Amino acid sequence: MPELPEVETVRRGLEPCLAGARLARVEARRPDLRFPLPHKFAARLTGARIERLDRRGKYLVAPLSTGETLIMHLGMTGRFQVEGGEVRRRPGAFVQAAAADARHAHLVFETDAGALITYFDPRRFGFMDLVSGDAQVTYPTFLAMGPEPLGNQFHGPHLLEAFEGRRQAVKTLLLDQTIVAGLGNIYVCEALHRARIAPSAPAGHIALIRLERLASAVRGVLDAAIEAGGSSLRDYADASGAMGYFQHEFRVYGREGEGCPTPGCKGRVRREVHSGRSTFFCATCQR
DNA sequence: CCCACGACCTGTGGGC
DNA sequence: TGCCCACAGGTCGTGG
Repeated sequence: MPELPEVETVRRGLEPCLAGARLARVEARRPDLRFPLPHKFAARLTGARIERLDRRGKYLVAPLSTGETLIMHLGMTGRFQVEGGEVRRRPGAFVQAAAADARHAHLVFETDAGALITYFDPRRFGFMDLVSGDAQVTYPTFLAMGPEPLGNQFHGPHLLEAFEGRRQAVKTLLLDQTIVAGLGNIYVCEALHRARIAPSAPAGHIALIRLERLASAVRGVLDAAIEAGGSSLRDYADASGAMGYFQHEFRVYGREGEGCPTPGCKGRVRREVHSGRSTFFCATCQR
């Protein structure tokens, strides 16, 4: 799924055609994604103006002129395709993603400017919600969520406090959205490698100086990934169909057996499966 | 509290 | 070429 950099890339791709636009037509082509769509979903959206397109962790958040807020999560395979309207594409940056399968075109949004935004999600792990008021300060999921990793509330001391007394593997806790928002399997592996911390290290035993390094590594890898337009794995593409290219800059993810990229390190990238999820790391330089 | 695992759902890639 | 299995970015719930 899209982790934070991919969701941010999608947000930036959708913002020009959604923010400030009025939804002239909304079509739900099935009653549910991961969960049932909100009651009268299409009717409540039709005619509303989208005031902004924000992001919180891996969620897209769209406050509406009706006083409600549209909340969207892309799950593992959710993506938007934009056609028509005032879609801007950077010259040379456009690579057509694999043709989207119409069977998985679950939602269609049409703006008053004529942009057609289609939500595809083959696995349907994505979901949408529509709630009253300012979700950023009322939606329970957001209230429980940890700080934005690119914001100024995320730093070594935050991790020290969040990890205090906890013996779970640091990798597990970094995936916990209530500790820090937006990280997923890929960027956790990449950040731990950059910080030279073993994924299995008991979180509560890591010294502050190493947690400072970890926080910096998280910011560094997310910044670089956003700069690259996110990562394109399998069928993921940004809102205009352009492919991100950060996957070519992964240092460990998907690189089992390759030499460790840390300068001077003679180790090899290993892959281990814990709780059904792959962890990629170098046992030589990550301690 | 911790942890492993299964469930949700579909597609794809690799091995044979 | 065809088949089958392992595996995939996330989250949630259960049971030990």
